[in-house]
Amino acid sequence: MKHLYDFLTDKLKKQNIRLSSRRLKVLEYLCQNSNHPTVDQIYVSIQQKVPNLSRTTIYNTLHILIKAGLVRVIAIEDHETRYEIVTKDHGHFKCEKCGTIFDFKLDLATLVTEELINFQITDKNVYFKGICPNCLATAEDHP
Amino acid sequence: MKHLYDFLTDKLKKQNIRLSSRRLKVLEYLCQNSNHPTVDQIYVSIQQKVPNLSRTTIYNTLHILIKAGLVRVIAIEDHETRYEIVTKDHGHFKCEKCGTIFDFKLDLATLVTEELINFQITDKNVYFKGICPNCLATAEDHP
DNA sequence: GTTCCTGCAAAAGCTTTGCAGAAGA
DNA sequence: TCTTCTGCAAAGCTTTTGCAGGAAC
Repeated sequence: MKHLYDFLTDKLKKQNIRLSSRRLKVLEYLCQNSNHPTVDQIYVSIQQKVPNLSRTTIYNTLHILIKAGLVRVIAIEDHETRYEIVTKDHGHFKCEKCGTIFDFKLDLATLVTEELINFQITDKNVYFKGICPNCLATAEDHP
Repeated sequence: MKHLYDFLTDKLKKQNIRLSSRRLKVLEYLCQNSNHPTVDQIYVSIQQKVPNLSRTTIYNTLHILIKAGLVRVIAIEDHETRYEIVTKDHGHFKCEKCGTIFDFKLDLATLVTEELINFQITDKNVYFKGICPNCLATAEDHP
């Protein structure tokens, strides 16, 4: 985790983005928690250590990190914006029972179609929904 | 278009969902406009013919149609919920310049991964973003 | 007569905006 | 010092909720 965090702060420095304490906290949270958090989850966690933290700061920071190419939005569900550190190709699976979002490997380069040959594609997202193994097992126990 | 509309109203009848005038208008709009509309676009269009229409009714109707399996949500962008009639496998491409959403053919059945072998997958979404050919051409004219 | 729709108004969430004071370079 | 961040309060949007009147069956 240490490596990723350092790599990211370097990236910010190169873009002349100030490494303020709040921004580093947000970055740290995202590096340590691969749970695709909402703004509120980030806020609640950091707010425990930084008493008079504002949600506005979380929003600001996320927007800056997105613009800098370090963070991406997961819009798997309407009205539930989530965020994650930009990493290599993967898809997202959301369990509709427990709400957990799982990553799964996926080679997005193979996802091509002749129809889009004249389009400039900058971003690819794959979202699946269903029931995860844990919830499936629970459903069997209590049918 | 006539065939799709009839097929859908039949589906509602079979589920004992009343075919009220507002619901039929929403269904008609979605069948005739494959532009992946927002709630507001649907509202504004129908409201021209039905003066004291309420946004609440559009929301209610869409929720009913989603539950009945006739309509699906497109959550390609956070805070911009869009809707479409459920049709065969396809992906969505959103142009970040003009905002248009394009459909493209895609065989979702081939989108599988060993990692999810124990998951029950009920829904697959593929969202691309970038610039559409029209906007690319315009950018060349005015660089 | 009973059930279900519809529209209105209000409330609830989430996100953005404007600004003054604080912190960082 | 000068620039940029931060937190607060308020505003803006979208969506949901509660309810009374009305339409459909």
